[in-house]
Amino acid sequence: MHTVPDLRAHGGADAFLRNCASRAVLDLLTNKWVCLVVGALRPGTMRFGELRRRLDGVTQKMLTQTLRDLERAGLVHRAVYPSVPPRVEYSLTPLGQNVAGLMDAIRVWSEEHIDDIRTAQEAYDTKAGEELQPV
Amino acid sequence: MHTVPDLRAHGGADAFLRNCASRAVLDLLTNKWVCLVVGALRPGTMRFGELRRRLDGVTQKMLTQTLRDLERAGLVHRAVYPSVPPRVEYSLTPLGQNVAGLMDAIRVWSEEHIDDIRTAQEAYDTKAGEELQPV
DNA sequence: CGGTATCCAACAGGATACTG
DNA sequence: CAGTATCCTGTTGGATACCG
Repeated sequence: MHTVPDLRAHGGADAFLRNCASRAVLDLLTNKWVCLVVGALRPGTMRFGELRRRLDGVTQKMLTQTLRDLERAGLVHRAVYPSVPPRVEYSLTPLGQNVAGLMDAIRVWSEEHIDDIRTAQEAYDTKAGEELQPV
Repeated sequence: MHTVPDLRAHGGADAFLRNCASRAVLDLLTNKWVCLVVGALRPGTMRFGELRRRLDGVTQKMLTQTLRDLERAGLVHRAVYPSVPPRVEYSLTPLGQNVAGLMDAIRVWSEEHIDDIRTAQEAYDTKAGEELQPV
């Protein structure tokens, strides 16, 4: 009763705390494939095969798993049309659209700052090697 | 010559492509601990021990590794004061501050949408169980 | 086409012990 | 205090095969 654990602006949620539910949400969002799937769906509905081709390097398993996680979290809607061959379309829910701006921003930031990062990494690696042989 | 691979606003970088360097940057940023470390450092400099206490549940190993990755990428500055006992202070570089708003936004979004996510997940799990026993 | 199931290698990441 | 080193386990994630 003596230590109310640091209530915040929103209902007491704090992702810095290990057992706070928001930590799990953060864990869901901070994922490469989640970011790319949401980014890909932002312009509109896509089929499974379209997504697989768009997300270069994704395996069927990872794409399925990512889409299930997002569907379960209510960020993505899955529509099945029982035609032959089967047709499955994925789209963002309102909640998914709500976070899509953020996901897109991260991807765009990554694309825009490649050179900054690479330059810094090369400098770091060079310096690490040099201080072993000062002369 | 017929298919220039979709140049974008910035210099042709496209995180949807497997071998694009921006994919690696995206991989660095989409990480729970990265998000929390950058968020923790946003208000100002912190010592290693302070960070460890702030990021509830982080192990020494993961925190060290995360800080090294961020330092190497040029997002975090590491200052060592050779006193006894040693004092090491971490702070955001300008580049780190540049991305910190984004990282913070993700964490805050996670904290603000816990209920939406949990409600959706419970509905999903309930529905999955029901369709095995319709009657 | 859009999955599911299975196997397996690799790596992430936790616990512990030790060091300048 | 701020690490590094080592060990070990669990999960990630790739490859492959099969199904409705």
